[in-house]
Amino acid sequence: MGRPNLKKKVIEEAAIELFATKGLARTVIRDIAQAAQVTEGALYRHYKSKDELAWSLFQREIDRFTVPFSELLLQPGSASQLLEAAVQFIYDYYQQQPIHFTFILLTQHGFPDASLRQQTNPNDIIIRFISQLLDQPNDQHAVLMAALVMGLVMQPVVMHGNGRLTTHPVDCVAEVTAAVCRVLNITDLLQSEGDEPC
Amino acid sequence: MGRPNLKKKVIEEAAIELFATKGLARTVIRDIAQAAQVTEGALYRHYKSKDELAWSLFQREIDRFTVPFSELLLQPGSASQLLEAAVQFIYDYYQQQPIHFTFILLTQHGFPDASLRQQTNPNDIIIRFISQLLDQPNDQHAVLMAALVMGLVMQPVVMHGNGRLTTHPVDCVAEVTAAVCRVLNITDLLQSEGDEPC
DNA sequence: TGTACATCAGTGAACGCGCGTTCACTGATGTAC
DNA sequence: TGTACATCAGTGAACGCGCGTTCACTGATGTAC
Repeated sequence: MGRPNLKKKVIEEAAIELFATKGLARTVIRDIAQAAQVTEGALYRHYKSKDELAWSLFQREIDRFTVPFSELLLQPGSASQLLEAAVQFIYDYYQQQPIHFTFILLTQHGFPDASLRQQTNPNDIIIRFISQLLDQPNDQHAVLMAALVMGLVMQPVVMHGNGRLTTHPVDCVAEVTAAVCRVLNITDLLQSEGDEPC
Repeated sequence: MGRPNLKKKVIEEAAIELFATKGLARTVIRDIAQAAQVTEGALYRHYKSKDELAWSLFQREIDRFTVPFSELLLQPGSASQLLEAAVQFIYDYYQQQPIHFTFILLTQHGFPDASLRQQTNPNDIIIRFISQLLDQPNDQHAVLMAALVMGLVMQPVVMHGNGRLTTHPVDCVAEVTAAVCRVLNITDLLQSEGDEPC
C-alpha cells in the first residue's frame, strides 16, 4: 500500500458502527480491524490509542451535528417556527445518519461530561436557547424547561431505536413540536395540520 | 468467618454504587472487592460470575422499583391525580435511593432489552398505562405519547444527575405533572398551585 | 523520461498487563450424639 | 453439657485468556535530479 490513506475512513466508519451498536467498552480493536478489513496495527497509524480513536470520533460527530444545529437556532422566526425547524432537523439527521446519530446518543455517557466545551455541548445549547426563548436568564426554571424539551424530543428516538416505536420520528415532527409548544406554553399559531390547540 | 453471610449485602451495595457511578464495564471485580473490604474470591461464593452479579442486581433493583410503581398505577383516581402520584413516586424514589435509581437508569442499556419480562419493564408499563389512559389500544400514537411522557419525566433526573439542574426533581413534581397533562391534553383540574392551564 | 531515494499506510506476529476466575485452605458457627 | 463433625463464607495466591499496544517489515506512491 502507498500514501493515500484509503483505509482511514473505513476504519472510522467501522468503529462508529460498532461503538453505536455494542458500546465503547464491548467493542474491541480486533472487531474494528476485522470489520474494516485491516490488521489491528493499521489502526495505530491514525490514532495512538483506542481511547483517542473513540474520543476523536465523538468530538467530530458532535461537531458535525451541533454546528449546523446551533446555526439553525439563530435564524429569525417565531418561537414555534424555530422549535419545529429544530425538531425537524434532529429527526432528519437521525433518519439520514442513524448510525452516526446513535453513536453520539449512546456513547455520550462514556466520556466525562465536562470534557466538551460548553459551546458544542448539545445540553448546554438547548439550555441557552430555552433560556432566551423564555426570556429568563438561565435560572433553574429555564434549565428544567430545557430538560423537559430535551426529554420530549429525544425519547422518541430512543424508543424508535429499541423497536418499541415503529413510526419513524421524522413522521412525528408535527406532534412532537406541538407537545413542546404546549409544555413551554407557546401559543404561536403553527402552520399545523391535524393537532389542535388549547 | 462462619455461616451468617454478613458480607453479601456489603458486596452488593458496593457493586451497585460502583456500577452506578462508573458503569458496568469500567467497574472491575477488584474495585468491588476493595470497596466491600473482602477478597475477590468472596464474590464467587455468592455469584458465579461478574455478569451474573450485575444481571441479578439489575433484576432485583428493577423489581423493587416497578412492583410498587405498577401497583400505584392501578389505584382509583382521575388521570391527573394518577399522573401526579406517579411522578411523585418516581422522584421520591430517586431522592431516597439515588444510587439505586441511578444504577437502574445507567445500566439499563448494558443488558439486552428483551431480557426483562414485559411485565416488569418500565418502558412497557408506561406504554400500557398511557394506552389505557388515552383509551387507545396500544397503537403507535399511544407509544409515541408514552415516549414523550417518559422523556419528560426522566430527563430532569438525568440533568440533576449531571449537575445542570440543581433544583431537585422532587421539588418539580407539580411543574412536571402539569407538563405531562398538557402534552396528553388532560384537562382535569389538579389541586395545583402556581401553574395555570390553557 | 528514467533512476534513486524518502515517505508512510498497512502487515503480521508477538508481547505483556489487567482482568475475571479458580482453588486449596481456614476457622467460626450449627448440629448430632 | 461436652465432644466430633459437617458446613460454608471468606482468604490469599495463582492462573490464563483477551485485550490494547508495539515493532520490524513491506511495497506502493510521490519527489528530486
